[in-house]
Amino acid sequence: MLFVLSGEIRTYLLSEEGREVTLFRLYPGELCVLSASCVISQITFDTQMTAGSDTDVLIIPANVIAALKEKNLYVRCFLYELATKRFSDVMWAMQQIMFKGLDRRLAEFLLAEAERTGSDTIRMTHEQIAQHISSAREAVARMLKGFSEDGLVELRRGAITLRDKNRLNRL
Amino acid sequence: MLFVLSGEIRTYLLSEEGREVTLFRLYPGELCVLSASCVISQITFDTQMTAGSDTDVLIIPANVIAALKEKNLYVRCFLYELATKRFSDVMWAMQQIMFKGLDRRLAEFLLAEAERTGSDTIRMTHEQIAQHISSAREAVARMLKGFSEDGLVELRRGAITLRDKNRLNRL
DNA sequence: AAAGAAATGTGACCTTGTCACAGAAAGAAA
DNA sequence: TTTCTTTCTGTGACAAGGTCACATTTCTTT
Repeated sequence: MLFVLSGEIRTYLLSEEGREVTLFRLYPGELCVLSASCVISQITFDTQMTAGSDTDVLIIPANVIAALKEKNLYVRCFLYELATKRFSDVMWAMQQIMFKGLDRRLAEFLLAEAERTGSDTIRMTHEQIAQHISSAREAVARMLKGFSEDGLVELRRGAITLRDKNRLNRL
Repeated sequence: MLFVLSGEIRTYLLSEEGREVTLFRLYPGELCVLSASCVISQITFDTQMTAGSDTDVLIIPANVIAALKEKNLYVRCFLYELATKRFSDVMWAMQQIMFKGLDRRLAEFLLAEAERTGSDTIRMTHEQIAQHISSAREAVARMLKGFSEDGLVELRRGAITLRDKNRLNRL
C-alpha cells in the first residue's frame, strides 16, 4: 500500500496493445489501496502507477496490511472505505472519457492544472497532457492548435499559457 | 439497497445527452449497494437501473441500512466490501469498452449470453444488445450483418442464432 | 385488411484514434 | 561554435465507430 509524501502519482489501466487510461492522480498525504489488490480479494483488476515528477512514497508491505486487516475490523473497514473512495474517482474519470468531447476534456484539464499549480502557464508536453486525459498526443496537439488560433491559449515548446479562461470555461 | 429475487437488472451511467454506459448486470441472489449512495458517503456518483425482464426485487430502505451501518461494524464492513466487488465489475466493463473493438465485444457478448441462457439462440433486439455492450444500435446492426455474411450467425427479427462459436471465439 | 408500432437497414458525416513521417527546438558532445 | 542527438511538435491519410436522418420490413392490434 502506498502513502504519497511528495510529488505526484498517476494511476492508469494498461491494455495489451499499450494503450493507457488514466484513472486518478495521487498527491501528498493521499493513501491508495489499489496496489494492495493481493490483500483485498474483491479487487480483481490490475492497475499501473507512474510518478509524474520526483516523488517520495511510503510503501506499506502487503503482509503488514494483510495481518492488520485480519486482526482489526476497523482497519479492514478502513481499507474497503478507501477502495470505495477510489471507485468514485474512477467513475468520475469514466464519465469524463465516455461522455465529454476532447475539447471539453482538454479545457477542463488545463483549467484544473492552472488552478492546482496556481499558475496560468502549464509546463507539460502534449504527450503528458494526452496521458492525463486519456487521449492521443496528435489529437491533443491539433486541439491545442485550434485553441491557440482562437486566442484561448499561447503555445511554447513544453508549456501552455492560458489566455482566456472564461471562454475555456464556456466549452 | 437492492436484492434481486428473479429477473435481471442492468446498471448503467447516463450522460446529460442521454448516452448510456452499462456497468454491470445483477441476477437473482445478488445484492447491490450502489443505489445506497446516500448511505455510503464515499460513493459520489449516480447510476441508473433498469429491469431487462420481469423482475422481483427486495428493497431495503436507506434508513434501515444507515441504522445498521452505524450500529454494527460488521455490516458497515460488508457494505464497503460489496461496493468494492462492484468496483471490480465496473473496471472489467471499462476495459472492455476502452480497449476492445466492437467486433470482439459483440462476439464475446453473444457467446456469454449463449452460455448464460444455455441456448445458441439469443432473443434480443439489436437495440438491447447495443445497450449491454455500450454501443449504438446501428453499429451493432452493421456488425451483425458482417457476422451473418461470414456465416458466424443467423439473424431473425428479435433473435440471433450462433452458427460458428469457434470462429466467434477466435475474434 | 389496415393501421400502427417495433425492429432493422443504409448512407452520409463527424470525431477521434492510429500510423507514418517531417520539421523544429533544445541539449550534449566535439 | 558546430554538429549530433534527443525530445517535441506538426501534418496528412486513414479507419473505427458514434450520430442523424430516413427507408423498409415485420409483427400486433383492431
